[in-house]
Amino acid sequence: MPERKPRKDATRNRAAVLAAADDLYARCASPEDVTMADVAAAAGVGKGTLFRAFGDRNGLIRALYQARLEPLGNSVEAGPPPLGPGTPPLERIPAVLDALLCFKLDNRRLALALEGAGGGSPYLAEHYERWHALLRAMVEGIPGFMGGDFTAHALLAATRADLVEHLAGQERVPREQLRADLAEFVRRVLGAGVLPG
Amino acid sequence: MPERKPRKDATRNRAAVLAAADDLYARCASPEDVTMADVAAAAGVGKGTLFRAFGDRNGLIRALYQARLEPLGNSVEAGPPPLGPGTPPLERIPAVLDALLCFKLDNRRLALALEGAGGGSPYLAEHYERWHALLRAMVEGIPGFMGGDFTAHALLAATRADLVEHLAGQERVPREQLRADLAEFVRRVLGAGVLPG
DNA sequence: TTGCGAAGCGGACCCGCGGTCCGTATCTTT
DNA sequence: AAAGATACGGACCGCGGGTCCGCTTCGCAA
Repeated sequence: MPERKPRKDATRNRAAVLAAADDLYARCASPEDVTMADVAAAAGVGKGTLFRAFGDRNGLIRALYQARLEPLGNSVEAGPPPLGPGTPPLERIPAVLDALLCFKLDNRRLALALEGAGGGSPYLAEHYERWHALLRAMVEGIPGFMGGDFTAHALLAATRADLVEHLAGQERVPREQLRADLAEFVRRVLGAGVLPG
Repeated sequence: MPERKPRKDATRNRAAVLAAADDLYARCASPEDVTMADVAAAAGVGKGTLFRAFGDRNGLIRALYQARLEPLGNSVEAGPPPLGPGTPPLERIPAVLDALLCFKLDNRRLALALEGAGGGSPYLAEHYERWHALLRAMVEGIPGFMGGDFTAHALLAATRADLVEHLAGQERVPREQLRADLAEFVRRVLGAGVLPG
C-alpha cells in the first residue's frame, strides 16, 4: 500500500543527480572535494532536491555505488562460473576477489568515497555485510577450514579501496601486477588447506 | 643550531593538551566527536595555543599516537625476541602483528582517529611506511617468498583499526579469540612457504 | 479544459568545526 | 629592570553539510 510511485520530475532529477555525481567523482582528485552543493549545481538542481532524494551524503554515495556494483552483484549471485554459484570455493574465492579488485580499480574515487563515508567505518554499510557473508560461506565450504569469519574479513581487507588507491594511484603499481599479487596472496591463504598441528 | 629550547609554559601546555586529548579520546564513542575546541577547553588552553603546538588536527593525533606507540616501537627495533631483531621471520612476523593487534585493541579510538585522519588514507602517515618496510623486509627474509610488498600490505590490512573496532567493538569478539584468529591467518599466509607451480 | 490538493522544488539560511589572527601577557636574557 | 622574543587565548572567518518554507509543478478528476 505505501508504494506510491514518485512524480516524473522527481525521477528525472534523481537520475540527473546520479549522473552528475558520477561525473564529478570520476573527475575529482579526492572524494572529499566533491561537495553536495557542487553535485546539486552540476545536476541543475537545488540542494533541497538533492537531500530530499538521497537523505544525506552517504545516501548519495551508496546509491551511486549500488548502481555501479549491480552487474557484478548479479554475476556473483547467479552468473556463470567462475563467479557464479556452483563453482568450487578454491576457484570461486579468487575469482570473486579479483573481480572486486578490478571493480575498485575501475571505480577508485567512488569506492574510496564509500569506504571513507559512513562515519569512518565501511563495516556498517550493508553491502559489506553481504560480501563478507558470501566470502565466509565460501571459505567455510573448504573442508576442514577453521576461522572462516576472520579470514573473510582479512581477505576483504586486502582489497580495501584506500589500499588499492595507494598502490595503483600513488605507487603506480600496474593493474596486472596488483591482480597477480592479490591472486598469489589469496592462493597462499587458501592453499594451505587444513593446517598441521 | 636551530634547536632553540621552548619556553616553560609552552612545554607545560603541550603536556596538558596531550593529557586532555588522551582522556577525551579514551572516553568518547567515536573519534570525530572530539573537537579541537573540546580538547583546548579540557586542557584549559586557548585554541590558538593548541594549533600552535600541533599544527592541525592530524598533528595532534599523530603526536598522541606516537607517544603511545613508542614503547612498542622500541621493543621491535631493539628489544628481546620474539619482537626484536634477530628473531627468525617465521616467528617474528606473527609476534609483531600480534603486538600491533593488541596495541590497537588497547587504543581503539586513538588508532581509529589516526587511520581515519590524514585525508582518509592511513597510507600517507609515515608511521605506516615504517611498519610496512619492516614487515616487508621480514617477509622477504623467508627464502623463496615472492610478492613481499603486497603481502606486507595485506597483513597490515588485517589489523586495520576499523576492522579491529568492528570486531571487538560491534561484534564483541573477545580479545583472545581475535588474537588466535589473526595468528592462524598469519600462519596460513606464511605457512605455505614457497608455493608449488 | 480546468481546478485543486498533494508532491516536489530550490536556494536562503543555520550551525558546528577546523583553522587563523593579533593585541596582550609571560618568559628570558643581559 | 628593561627590552625583545615567544607564547597565549578567544574572537573571528570560511566552508560544508543539512534544514526550512514559500512557491511551482504535477497529475488526477470533474
